[in-house]
Amino acid sequence: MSLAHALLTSLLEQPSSGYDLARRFDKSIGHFWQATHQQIYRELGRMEKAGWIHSEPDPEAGRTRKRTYAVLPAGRDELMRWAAEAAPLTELRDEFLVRLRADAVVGPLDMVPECVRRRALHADKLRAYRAIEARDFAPEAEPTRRRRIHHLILKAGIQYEQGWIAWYDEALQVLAQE
Amino acid sequence: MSLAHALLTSLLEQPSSGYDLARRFDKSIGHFWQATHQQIYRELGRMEKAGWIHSEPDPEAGRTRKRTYAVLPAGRDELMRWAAEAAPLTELRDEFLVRLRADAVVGPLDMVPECVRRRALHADKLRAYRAIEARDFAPEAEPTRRRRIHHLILKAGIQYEQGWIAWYDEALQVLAQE
DNA sequence: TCCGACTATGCAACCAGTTGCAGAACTGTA
DNA sequence: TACAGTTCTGCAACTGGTTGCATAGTCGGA
Repeated sequence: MSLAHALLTSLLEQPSSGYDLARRFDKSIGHFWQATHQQIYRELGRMEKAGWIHSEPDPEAGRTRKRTYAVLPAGRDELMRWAAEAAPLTELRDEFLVRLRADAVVGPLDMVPECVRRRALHADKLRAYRAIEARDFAPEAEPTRRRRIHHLILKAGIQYEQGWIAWYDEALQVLAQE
Repeated sequence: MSLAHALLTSLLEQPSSGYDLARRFDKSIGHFWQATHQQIYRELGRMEKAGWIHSEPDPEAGRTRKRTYAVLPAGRDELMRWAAEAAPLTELRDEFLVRLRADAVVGPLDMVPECVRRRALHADKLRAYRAIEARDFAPEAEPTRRRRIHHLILKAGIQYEQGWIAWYDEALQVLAQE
């Protein structure tokens, strides 16, 4: 049940509507825990039933159905309880590696263009992360605890993308030997 | 539908029973695409219905229900078709990072022991991969195309684990600043 | 000969995530 | 004022993965 807890975290950082949450999510926690808006709405409903959050019509919403969600004490407690739990190790799970292994048996199918494409996508992500880093974690800014942790999390993403870029470079070398 | 194709690959490498497949899977493709035996049996059933594979009672099975599965030409064609397709990028999806971000809001909850534990698990995996590398990809062995690709895939795992180990080392440093 | 461990297969229920679609209000513009 | 595009919410159906359990045969040892 990571999504519920990811949403709790995000709502604690700032109470917001489902839609805003979905968009903000994409730009923060979404970098390492993706969710569609459907999932988010469904989960918000469950969380409200569980008494973790509370919603009311957005005061600035006019006649729209927009609602603002905020975390209740029970939700905060639940988040603390959950965060302290041990999490299962995230294992490598990569469809492209399955395809590459298939290529080793039934190929060669020329995986080079796909490697090039994927390397570029990882490079895009890395660039985006670097931009966030430059903007939000400039060395002269005061490093509060929260900032240090957010930076650390961002570095996980940077490390992940860099690893793949390096690997695709090697893959291209290996696949070129033909 | 990666699992079906992962199984086709594995069955092409060697026809086998569901049970053997499940065990072999754990030691090869399972390193980057996990599946339980339930999933494997269900998928084998579907694949047989689709005409991709064919099964018959294992000749050495005696009175057990053991069946051996082998790939049919249609299955091989399907695998080739699929392997050449573009795959969506595998995004970072890590529950621990969600917990860490929760800790930044409601903490500190002392994530150090969990970091230590996770670092050790990654180190275990890395050691296992290194052992496979030393055993199967010794530099003096003749590097066929298939071997080169299998080695490349293994290196993806090595790179992945190394990346996390380095990151957890940094995380421990950051979390110690308190 | 009984028992526990292991091999081998499978059903049923459940949960999380995905896809496709749609309704309703608001905003800008032709 | 009519329309297109965007914001915001949500239902329904489906797929893939997980969990718990059931069954049935084999093998070795107390």
